[in-house]
Amino acid sequence: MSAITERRERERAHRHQLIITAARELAEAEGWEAVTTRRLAERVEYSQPVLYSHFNGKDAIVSAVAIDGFSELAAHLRRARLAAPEPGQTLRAVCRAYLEFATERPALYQAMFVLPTDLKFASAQTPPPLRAAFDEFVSCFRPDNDRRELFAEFTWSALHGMAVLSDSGRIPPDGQEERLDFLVTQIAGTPRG
Amino acid sequence: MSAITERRERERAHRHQLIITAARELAEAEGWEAVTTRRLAERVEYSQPVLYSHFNGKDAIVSAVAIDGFSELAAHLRRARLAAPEPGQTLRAVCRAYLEFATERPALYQAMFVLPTDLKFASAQTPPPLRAAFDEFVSCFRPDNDRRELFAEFTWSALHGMAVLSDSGRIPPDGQEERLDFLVTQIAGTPRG
DNA sequence: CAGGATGTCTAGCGTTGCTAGGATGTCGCC
DNA sequence: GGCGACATCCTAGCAACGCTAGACATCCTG
Repeated sequence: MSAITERRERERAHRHQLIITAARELAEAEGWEAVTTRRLAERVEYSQPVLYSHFNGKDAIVSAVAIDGFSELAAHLRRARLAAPEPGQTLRAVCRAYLEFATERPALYQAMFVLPTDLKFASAQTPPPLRAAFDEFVSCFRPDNDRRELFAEFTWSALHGMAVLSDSGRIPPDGQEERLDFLVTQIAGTPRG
Repeated sequence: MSAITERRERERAHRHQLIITAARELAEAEGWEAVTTRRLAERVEYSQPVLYSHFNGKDAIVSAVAIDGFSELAAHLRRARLAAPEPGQTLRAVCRAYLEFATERPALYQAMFVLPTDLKFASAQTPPPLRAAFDEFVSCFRPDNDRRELFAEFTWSALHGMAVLSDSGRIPPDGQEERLDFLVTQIAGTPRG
């Protein structure tokens, strides 16, 4: 492979990421309904069809944003977990970090969990970043707990429900801290929790 | 008011409901992305503009379906609660009924909780059926529990998270019963739960 | 029976996601 | 260096979307 085609592939990869970040910024600024292929193309200063030379369609772009989001979420949770003052506080710290993430980046969170997406979950093709984020929850529980996965699934589900119902105003958003406290004390009171 | 205009209003109300049920059936059969104003108009055997003489727009139709759904959900939960064999089993029965509802009517559930909607929640204009459904959860806890609302909000959040993550395949759907059991035993172990 | 209000439809606007086909530019080969 | 082959990109357009203006028909009222 010549150096020229190498440069081209570099540029192409760069543009690939440019599209993803542009979509994300646009969504975070004006919501996903404002992210149209035309506006996105204009933003990256190319015509519409180049988007389709990088992605199979709009859904694929959203999925790419979501995968980036999973990486960030995993890192965010990991940071919170390691920064927890004492072992008994890790679960609370990670849960709080999760809700923080959801409320501070609502559009990104939507791409990851609400919008229709091409991603395959709970299968062999599960994106590693998603698995990494999930494992942060698993790590909150003691290794000798043979139901760690169940604990993590449940915790995640509860947090997701709280995040999305609160974001859409279906439960009062200001009660979030109280509900978080409830969740953590419930689970902490469990053997090997 | 003349008898004629009365008949007209009756017919109009009938058609109003016809639109709602048609939208719901179409969504349940082929998903909400298949519910377009054109197909809906064709289905009720009127032209498109009549839809707009009944509703402010497509979102308003979805909202109307959602409100019907809340009524059904409230009735469904109520039935389960009253049919519970003993007081200690009511929470489990209601939670199971909730998950049943979500998995058996996924499109209806989406209209109620996922799709963009005109509805105002947690405010004075909260639709009574939604409040009724929520109250079914509250009724699962003892009246002397001064944190019943919190308990109910949390339970609902957890169930919603489980329902939606399972439906989208983000957590394994076959672990649902186990997670339900986990939720119920966690909360039941609480004082005045 | 005429006049006006009511109800409904045809037709079309602007926007959406997506794609075909031509124009432009770049590369490797003789 | 010139030329065919190839890759890249854009203009233009398609079908379908939500929604609406304005014409047509229909029916009640005076």
